Formats: sequence, C-alpha cells, structure tokens
Amino acid sequence: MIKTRFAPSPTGYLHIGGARTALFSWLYARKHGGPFVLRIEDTDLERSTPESVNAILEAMVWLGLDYEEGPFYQTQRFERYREVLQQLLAAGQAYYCYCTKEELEALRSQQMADKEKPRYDGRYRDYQGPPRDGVEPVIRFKNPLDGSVVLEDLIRGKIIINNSELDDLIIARADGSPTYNFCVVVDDMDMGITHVIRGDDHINNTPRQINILQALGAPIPQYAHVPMILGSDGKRLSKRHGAVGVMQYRDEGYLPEALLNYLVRLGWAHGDQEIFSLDEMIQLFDLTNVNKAPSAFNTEKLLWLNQHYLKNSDPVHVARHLSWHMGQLGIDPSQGPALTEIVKAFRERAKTLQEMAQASVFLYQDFASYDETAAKKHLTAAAKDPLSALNTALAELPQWQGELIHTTVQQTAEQLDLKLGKVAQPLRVAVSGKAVSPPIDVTLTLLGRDKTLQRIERAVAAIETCETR
RNA sequence: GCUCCCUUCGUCUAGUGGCCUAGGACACCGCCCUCUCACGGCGGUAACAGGGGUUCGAGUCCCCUAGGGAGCGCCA
Repeated sequence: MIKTRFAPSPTGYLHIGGARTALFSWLYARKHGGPFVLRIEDTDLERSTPESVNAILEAMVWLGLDYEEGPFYQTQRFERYREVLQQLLAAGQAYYCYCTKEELEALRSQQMADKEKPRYDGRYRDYQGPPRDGVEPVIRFKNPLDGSVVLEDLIRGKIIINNSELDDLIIARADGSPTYNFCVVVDDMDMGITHVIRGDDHINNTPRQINILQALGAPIPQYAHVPMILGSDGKRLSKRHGAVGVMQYRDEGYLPEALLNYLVRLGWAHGDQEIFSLDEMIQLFDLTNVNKAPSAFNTEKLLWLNQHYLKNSDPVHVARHLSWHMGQLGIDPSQGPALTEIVKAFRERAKTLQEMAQASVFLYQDFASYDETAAKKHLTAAAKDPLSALNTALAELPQWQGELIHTTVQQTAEQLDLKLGKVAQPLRVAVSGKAVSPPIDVTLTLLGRDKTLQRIERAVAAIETCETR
C-alpha cells in the first residue's frame, strides 16, 4: 500500500511551488490507489496563523486536491510527541543539553571563524551530572557518531551522507515543545507514510530524520525530493515575479485544470505530450522521471494552456468559473446574454477569464465613453451614412438572428460601395465602444436589437456633435 | 567556510551508447486566412556549460573545472 502526504506550514498562502509538490504527492497516491494525507505543520506558534491554514485549505479545494486523511494539526499532537520524547530519553537515544543560547552562539561563531561547518560539539552527550542551575535544558537526539546514511532518493538517486557531518539536533526546546524534524518523523511514522514527496530544500534534513526513524525502530519511507520552482529570471521565486500564491491565479482568471496541467509539466514530461487531463496525469505520472534541476516559471506557457482549456472545455463548465469573475466586476449576468454564449464568443480572443469578463462588460452595461483612438479612427463623418443605413436595415429585420444580421451588414456595404471594414468597424465601435469584439454578427446577436439600435443612434449623434464643433 | 544537490534552444522539456545533420511545446519572426482582435494553417531562427578520459562510436558512462542552488536555528 502506498500512502503520501502534503505537509505545509501555515505561515502564508499556498504558493506555486508548494502546489506542485502537493500535486505530485496527490498524483502518486491516486496512481497507486493509496490514501493522500494533509498535515498542517504548525509547531511554530509564532509564525503560524489560522488565516494561513484557511488559505491553504481553500487553495487545495480550488485545485481539486482532495485528501482521505486530515487535515492533521501538529499542535494537537503534542501529547504524542512528549511520549516519544520520553521513550527516546529512557532508551538513552536522546539526552538533556544544558547549553545556553549564548554558549551555542559563541561556539558557532568560533567554528565559522575557523572555517568549519558550524555544529553542536556534543558536550552534554554523555553528561551524567546534576541539572545545571538556571538553565532549562533542551533535548537532543543522539545521532550515530560514525557510519553513514544511504538515501535512495526516487528522483535524485543515491545520496550518501556521513554521520560525522551531522550533529545532535535539538528535538525539544527548553519550553518542552518539539521541533520540526522530530515532529515530522513521529508523524510520518504514526501515519504510516510510505512515500515522502517534498521540496529539495529538505534533502539535508533527510539523513537526520532517517536516523531518528531508525532509533525508533520505524520503517524508513521512500523519499522523493522535487526541485524548486524559480521565477522567470531563474532566481528564487518571489513577489516581484508576479503571482506566487495559488489563489492569485484564480483571481487573475486561470482555470484550475490549466494551472494543474502547467505544474505537472514543470519538471516532468511524458514524451511530447503537453495536454493532460486529470485522469491522464494520474495514469502517466511517475516520480522516476521527474527532473532533478529546478525549473523557471513561465507565464506565457500557462496563458497558452489556460486558453487551450477555455477553448476546449465544456462552455457550461467555463461559464461557472466566468460567473465568479463577472461578480468581481459587479456585473449581474442575468442582465444580458447567457454566460455560456459569452464563453463561446470570447474564448478565442481571451487568454484568461478576467480578460473575458472585462471584454464582455459592454453586453451587460452601457459604456461611459468610446475608446479614444477607436472613435477617432472609425466614428468619423464618413461613418455617418453607413451607420444610418444600418440603423434602418437592422430595424426592419424580421428576426434578430446571426445570419440575417451578417447579410444585412454585407449588403449595406455593397449598396454604399464600401469595403466591409468601412461598415463593420464603425458599427463595432458604436455598439461596443472599442475597436475589438467578436465577429460583428455575433456581437450584435448577443447585444440584442434594442440596445444595438440605441447605440447606433448614440454614435450617429456623437458624430454630429463633433461636426458642429 | 563546510556538506549536499543541479547544468540540452530565451523558457518548459524529449533523449536511458549508434534511430540525433538533437525532437516537441511556449515565446519570437515571416507568410496565408480575415469586418476588428483573435483562432487556425504553413514555414523559420534557436540548445547538448567547458575540458579531459572510456568506447569502433558519447547529449547519453567516468573524472576535473566553471557556474548556479540548498542546508549548516531552541524556523519549518
């Protein structure tokens, strides 16, 4: 049986790198039919916040990464950690250390000055004396002194670290609270995690964790360390690269399936395939061909994928997501065309739902003013006759229907001996306020006859006032 | 400083010793389509970090160099 977990610490929103790690972990569990666990690593009471917890849970829901177990909270497991701490102490595999922070600081700077790797020197490792007055001891793990830890990483391959490189790490603070590396070990053991899939910033922690696991007689899980995601400039991803939080991608108009598809292809590939449905990802994903090198985040490709999903998904599905964005703009979708029609009309010219929403606002609300350059170019004296002619012809149509509108516009152009563009563009600016919209017949169909005629008249009037000035 | 890790087009990647005169995708450029913007179609530019080995043969295996990253907390 295979069991994986995602274990974020709630010190902020779920960022894009964490999302990919979660995805890989989730895919691996799904692929093998095993459970996926969500565990919130909130032992750092200073930096953990309930808001962050909620933000992470919300992002998991939006991405559709569901879990069989959890969310577990480490802060609710302190009893258990204390128990294991006592066990280690009793077995002589851990010990109290009476070093003060100041002494450790001095030790560290001395070692740095000597160009050595800073580490605890083990001075209380075999201490048998009485407690030291005025010092609350920490508990340290008795790391093996010699030998080495061999880590068979599913992504990196074999990594060997000598125990002589490791020191006795603190597993409980002076106030008795357990520390990260210790909690992880106890949790992974208790929860029966078989595959630890996490960011490669944890590679250096792994040998210590394996040693503790071994001391506890627990089975050693398989490890897979995934490389980090960099910003577009190849530097560590940060706010200056734009969106780093998962929910920002929702806000900017991405579909979750597009983000997921993008993330799965970052560091992983299946031949030349670019598009993966969730089912395909589950079926084809494997840890063994995940890249070792970090990869740079590229918004252009994400945009392309997003539009791919806008164009190829069921319009009803896309419309549900679009609805949220219309709401963000204060638009009531019931005051205009059905959102599924908007999706069909706009998806070839919008890369995001946000763009789609913004571009279709004119179908729901009158616009305050014309786009300046569009009006200057198309709402000229020369446009007056075509617009007036269109006004008459469109008013007489027996039905408000795409094909009829199309031929009407075409015939109007022919009758006035004008190119189609000289008629359609002024009309487009008149009804939408801009020089860009879906094909003119589609645009008018969506707008409806009343608003169309109204706006044509308004445009003609605008041209006239310009002329008299 | 020490330890560990990484290195194919601008970017994401394919490549598991001969199928590689290195393939695909995004982006970019050109052409076509065209009522706008797009979509679409066709074509193009562009990479094995460097140096040594091993081998009949190396992007693929080994070593070194360079560059990049991570860790070295009573943070996670």
